[in-house]
Amino acid sequence: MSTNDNTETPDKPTESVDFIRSIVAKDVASNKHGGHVVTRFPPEPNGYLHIGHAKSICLNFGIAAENNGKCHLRFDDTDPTKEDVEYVESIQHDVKWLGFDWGDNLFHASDYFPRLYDFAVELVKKGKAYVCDLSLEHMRMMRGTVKEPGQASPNRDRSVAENLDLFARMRNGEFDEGSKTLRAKIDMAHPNMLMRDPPLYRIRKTPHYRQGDKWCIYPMYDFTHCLSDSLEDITHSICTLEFENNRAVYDWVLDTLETKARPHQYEFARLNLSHTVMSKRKLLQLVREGLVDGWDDPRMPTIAGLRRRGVTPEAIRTFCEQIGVAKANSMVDLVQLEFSIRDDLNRRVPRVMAVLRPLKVVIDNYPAGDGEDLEATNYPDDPPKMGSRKVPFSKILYIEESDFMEDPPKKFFRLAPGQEVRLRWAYLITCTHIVKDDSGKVIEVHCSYDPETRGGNAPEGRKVKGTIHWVSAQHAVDAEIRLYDRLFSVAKPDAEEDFKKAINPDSLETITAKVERSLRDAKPGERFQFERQGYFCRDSEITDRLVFNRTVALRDSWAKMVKSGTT
RNA sequence: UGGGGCGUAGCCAAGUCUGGUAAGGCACCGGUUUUUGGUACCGGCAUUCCCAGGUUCGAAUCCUGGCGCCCCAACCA
Repeated sequence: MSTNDNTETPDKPTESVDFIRSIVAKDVASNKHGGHVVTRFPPEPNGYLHIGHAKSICLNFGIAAENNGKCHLRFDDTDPTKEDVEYVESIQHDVKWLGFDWGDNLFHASDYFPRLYDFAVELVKKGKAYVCDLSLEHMRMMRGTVKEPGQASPNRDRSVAENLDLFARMRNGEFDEGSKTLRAKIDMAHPNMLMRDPPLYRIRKTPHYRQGDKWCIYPMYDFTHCLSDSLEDITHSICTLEFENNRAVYDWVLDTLETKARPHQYEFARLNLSHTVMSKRKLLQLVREGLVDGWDDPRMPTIAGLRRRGVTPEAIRTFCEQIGVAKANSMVDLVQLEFSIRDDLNRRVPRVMAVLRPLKVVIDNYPAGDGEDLEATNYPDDPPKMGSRKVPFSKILYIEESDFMEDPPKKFFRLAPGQEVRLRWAYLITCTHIVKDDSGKVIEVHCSYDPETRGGNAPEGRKVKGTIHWVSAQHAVDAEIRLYDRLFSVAKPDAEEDFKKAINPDSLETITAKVERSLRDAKPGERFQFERQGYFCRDSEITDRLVFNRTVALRDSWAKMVKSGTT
């Protein structure tokens, strides 16, 4: 038997990585692309980023960082009818806020328009692209169906010279919108519909938010994306599953143009989260129809919404790591996100006391007057970490309505007639009697306190099972509290006939609470744990009064017991 | 017999190429600690991998045949 310490390599299980990281690792090991790794996050600036994008951002920037590579931020801005600077600004802000840095690598597909045009001319010269006169409807008719081959365009065999001339004139604005397109010449009978001579350029007499009216023809996704990747020396072009069919076009363009850099596309399953919607169209609808308060409504799955709600970038990043990257369509339960949020906030925010639904408590044997200041620890699990504060105590207090029951079940450890409870950081009190109003509602709870228990310390041998939070009535300040809950009451709003009918009517409840004095100085965006309630964040937009947003509630095993009837 | 993908626990997800006897996380259920019914910690939770055959000493992994779900017929990305 050896007495040596653990110098042998422990038999720890190897960290499993996702299939994309495996491919990247293999490529680095085999020195493909010279051992370099360059990825990119390519949003179209036509909407706000949401947590689904965060998954892609974490993947792309993460892989680059892990391999000493780079990740470009590239705006895929080739449709002037939908894009806007408002979106490019919000996207940059959100990516930065999430904690990622693209350095000098900020690009716009629209900056490649001249080079893309040259590539298109080259394709024409190779006899691999042609100008087509078919209308949108006509082209659709001739494309065939998934089971039947398509028909060739009457213009498919135009001469190179004529195509060159026509394409140049398209660029010069000589033709009407929709009257002509430049199409790849691939195979009208190809089983992959996307390979049936896909349009590469269309005429759009719309100014571009960045290029102004320099162009009246715009390249399409299938032509732009692969070439942009190649131009930027991207090594691994990572996108979502719905682009799997596009990979054939991606490869065709790069191979027939014989570009120097040869990136490859890999697809993973996009994030679906329960109890919310993620499509830009539906999100936009919620905003436009006033069903939510804007893109940054704390109920929205947008990065802006999560931020305003009080979620940290770290929580979003660990969430994205936890859910993994694979190819199976799946739906992640919202509780998984909530876990990541709590797990992060638990370790980093100070605890304070706030009474959401106040019930008056009178300590009959406590002297009237200004009371006294008591010491409260900001972070009980590691007191030195966040220090402590003074909280004022006096004869009249507020406690949570739910912390008192006149006729409690056996396992109710809070306040009840004759029952003793600890006031957090203060004293042990015992309920002596109660006062009701005409309707029979309890409006005042009278208690006696034990002066020997200052600070909440129970004397030797005395067991107090319950500890509740409180605020001093004369010192507490009013605050508006917004209690947010899931936006939809069903797990899959997308599966509903009308997703808007599935909106949770209780997704927002606004109340006025009594919060401890120290919260007067909370800064916009500052986060706290309201003890025994949840994590809250002072609203960053409304600052003329105290408004707190509930980020997420604490786990509540008492509520669980009540619900399951085990009390 | 259009093509391209996917199917492992209530939810994510390793493992599949290179058969050796089902990682991890969330949720859930017990227990310990606790001045938050929070946190932390400990333990439990798939005799079985969509189904049916086959190969093999041995199959989630290989073979054959089914079934189910997703994507593709925008001059969107």
